Amino acid sequence: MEKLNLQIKISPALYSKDPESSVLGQQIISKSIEMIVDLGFESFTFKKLGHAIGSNESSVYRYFSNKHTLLIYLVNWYWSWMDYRIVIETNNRTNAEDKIKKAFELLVSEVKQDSNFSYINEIFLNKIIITESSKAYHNADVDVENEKGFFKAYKQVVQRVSSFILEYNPDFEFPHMLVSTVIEGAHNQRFFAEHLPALTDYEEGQNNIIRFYNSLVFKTLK
Amino acid sequence: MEKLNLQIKISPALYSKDPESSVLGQQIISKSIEMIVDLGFESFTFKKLGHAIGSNESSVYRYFSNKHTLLIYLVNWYWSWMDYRIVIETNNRTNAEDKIKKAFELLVSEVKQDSNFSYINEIFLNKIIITESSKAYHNADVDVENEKGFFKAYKQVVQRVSSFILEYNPDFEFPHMLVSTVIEGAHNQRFFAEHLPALTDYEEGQNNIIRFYNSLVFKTLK
DNA sequence: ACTGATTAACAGTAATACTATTATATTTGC
DNA sequence: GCAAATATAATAGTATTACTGTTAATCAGT
Repeated sequence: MEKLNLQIKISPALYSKDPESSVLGQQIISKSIEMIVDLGFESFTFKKLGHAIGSNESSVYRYFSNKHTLLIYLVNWYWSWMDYRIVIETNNRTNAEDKIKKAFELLVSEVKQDSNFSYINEIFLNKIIITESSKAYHNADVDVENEKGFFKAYKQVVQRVSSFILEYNPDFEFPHMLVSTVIEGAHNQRFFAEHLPALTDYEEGQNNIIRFYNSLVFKTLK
Repeated sequence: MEKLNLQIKISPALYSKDPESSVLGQQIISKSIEMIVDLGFESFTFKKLGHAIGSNESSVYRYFSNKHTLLIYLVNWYWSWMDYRIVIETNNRTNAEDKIKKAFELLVSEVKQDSNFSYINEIFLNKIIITESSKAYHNADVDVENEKGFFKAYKQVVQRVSSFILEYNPDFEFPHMLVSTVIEGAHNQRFFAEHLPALTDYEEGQNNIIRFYNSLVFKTLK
């Protein structure tokens, strides 16, 4: 299939200089994704990143004011991308149950590479979401950052899927809770499967995570 | 009611010197709980803690080798305490549904002070669990720390409630997923209610979180 | 009063998360 | 094609953190 001419738009509040606007900026994004997966967010530094792309710490600072903002940039990119995928997969469906199924399939399944966005590795980005994204909001500045719109993309996904749920069952009282529970839950289960298996029931090749949440969603909505 | 003579036992792997064994150690625990709630885990340091209890940074280091281990100590204390409460509340019940209800009530509700453990503020500790506990395992050393038993208490709670679930419905395939989804989910909802309300459906005084998870659990188990 | 253990005070180190300055490229506007 | 503007690289420097190590003072038990 032909590549689409698409670009995920990220709020300028999240960067000092737009990383899409230069090769260096794009390298910052793609290398930081790799390095955060490899090292973990805590051990990742702008100094190491600058060095890894044959550039300088101070040059990275011209794009992002600190590594926390870079993380939020990546998280926003991921959720904007996810939202776009939910939209194209549900757009022509009229049946609310199908829309919900499709949306949760995208949210709960393992992520595959999307060739439309060349310098971003969505598989790695999904790992970052699973392991590091809670650090984006579990911090002392959440409220201020929320006001600045730092979590808008995530909220938009939750809102969109919640609206499918209300289409399906207009009397359901807790659509947002259900959506956020499933999204965060599925990420947790993937993390537990790899690191704390006693907390989950994952089995290779059994699709347990998808089966569990699919059944949970529709039983809850009945 | 008379206070019970109880002490939560914490694995010695989690401290260098047992904080229960001295007044200073107890001050370290109770003040650190306060300060982590106040400052957030990132801004909390042993230097500030030492100063706040009229003692010294290096004295704190004699009890805990770093602030991450102290967090794990607190998280373990919390889950051991929760496990003990689940046991006393379910012990004499024979009906599995009742046990599940009771256990989830304890896990999902807001926490109240327990006068049996004098120098630990369980209400604050619950706030730490909600906001900071995912940092205990979302880090590069999870696997090593898991091997050392750092997450044992949490796993034990999940295991205990999972066993109630299997009593109630022996054919249910995903008890651990259900339990960990509800525990983490409920904590998330409380955090969202306070900081990111668009992600939840919390309403003051409506018990929505408890009602949602209660209904989710029993519908899922049917 | 003496011994041993505990704690306080202080100094010091390596790393981090930046800021600031200057020098050198590269781009662009005319 | 050249000057001006802009982007990047290199370097230095600062405050803070997360420790380690040493010594001195205090306290508890015999």
